[in-house]
Amino acid sequence: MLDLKFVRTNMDRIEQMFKDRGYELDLSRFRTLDEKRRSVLTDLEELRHERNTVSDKIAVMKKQGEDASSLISQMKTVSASIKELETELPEVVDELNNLLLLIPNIPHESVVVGRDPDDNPVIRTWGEIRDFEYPPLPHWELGEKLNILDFSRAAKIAGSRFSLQSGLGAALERALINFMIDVHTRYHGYSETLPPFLVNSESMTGTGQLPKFREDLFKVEGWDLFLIPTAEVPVTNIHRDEILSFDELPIKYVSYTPCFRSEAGSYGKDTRGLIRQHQFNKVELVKFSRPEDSYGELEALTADAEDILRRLELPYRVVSLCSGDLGFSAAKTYDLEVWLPGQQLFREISSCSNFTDFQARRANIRFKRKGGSGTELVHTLNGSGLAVGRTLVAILENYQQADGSVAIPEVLRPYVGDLSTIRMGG
RNA sequence: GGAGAGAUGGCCGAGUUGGCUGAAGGCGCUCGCCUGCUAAGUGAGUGUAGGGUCAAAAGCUCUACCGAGGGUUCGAAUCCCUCUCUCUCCGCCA
Repeated sequence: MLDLKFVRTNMDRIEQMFKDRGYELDLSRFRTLDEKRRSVLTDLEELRHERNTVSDKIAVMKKQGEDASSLISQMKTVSASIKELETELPEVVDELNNLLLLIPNIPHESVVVGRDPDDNPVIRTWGEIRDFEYPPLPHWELGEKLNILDFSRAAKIAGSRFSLQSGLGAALERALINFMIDVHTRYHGYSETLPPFLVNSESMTGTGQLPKFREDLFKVEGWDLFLIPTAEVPVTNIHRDEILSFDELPIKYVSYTPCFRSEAGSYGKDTRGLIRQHQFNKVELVKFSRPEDSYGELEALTADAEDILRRLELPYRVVSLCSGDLGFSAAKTYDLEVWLPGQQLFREISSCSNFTDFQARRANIRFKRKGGSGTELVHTLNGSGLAVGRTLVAILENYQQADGSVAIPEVLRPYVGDLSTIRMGG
């Protein structure tokens, strides 16, 4: 959510931003509501002021035994008017707020204006793309041959877009989770946290999933609870409605959670394999930063995510999302895309974003400067470090060998009993 | 699921025969004084948000906020209703 005053005084900039993002929203109602709000508020406050002063007078008169009945009857009409305005004001405020919640974040000046992913500039590329002396297999074929992925049984149990991993397929997933958390806690200074996997609608609103993206979420029937689509939601909401101290910033969390997404509107996309699932595992990095440091923290956070790929020796590139591809709440996003030889393409494996004060305003996460008066909004950031399922995909496809086996990356071996290879029949 | 207790400022904790209580007192914190250092002492200050005034900031001023929402009343932290959360005991359970 943007600041009301900012929107009021920067309508042109907002309109331009809509164009850059390819976003449609009619702001004509905004002005009307904004003015209405202030006029109602002013009237209301004047009436309340009158009520307060006269009520005090009544109290004094009664104490002195004087007759206050004329004042009291006079105040009855004032009270009635107050009540009227008190029902009107929230209606105006709610509508204004709902409008405000539909305005996306302002992209950072470094974000390239563009339409779609094709316009995303590549920032850097790392690692050697391996030459195969045979056509490399996609991970779903490797996984089924090795008996570690079973998509047909997953469909029986839950339906499409679910997976069943067994043996080393399950163990490697677990190894990756532990490996990632270990690297981020030991070498990058993050604190581990294990949050609820279901959250209420207030939390979903705080990070921006609601009200606009309800159809992407799984909701628990009969409860005000949603399955989290990312750890970003519960972890960012850890500090909802809190005032943090200047000294403790930045706060850095790493959190493993499963993620649940309805993938509405993605019918026919990535139907095979582990790429697009209703449920997947992710290790997430979340930061609460001082405003002046947040873009530096974004670079650091991206580097922290990249470090996992480097340690796993998986080739990847970093792209900066253009205005048209940028998420609703983000001011700037780097995507990490890992090379998948089985499909001959770079595939998103992490998305690292600076939300500036956009989420913090919604979620009411503030801090206090040392000598300063008043509070300021923190900046929030997050990024996958990494999507675990997709990392497994990348390992299977990049580490596959001519005989159908898959080598296990050096750094993961301690996590799987020092095994070096996944072979047929275990 | 049954029975009971509670929710006040950064924290603890008064205030419930409705009326200068935005809220006593204590702790903490900030600035100053004092003190070889520390501790102690001492003076002042210390919530958030939204209006108005102002070019803006400061300042001044108004309004709201004592878990949330509603009601009674000229007037509610105080009375009534609903909800949420926390705690204790019993039951159940990984």
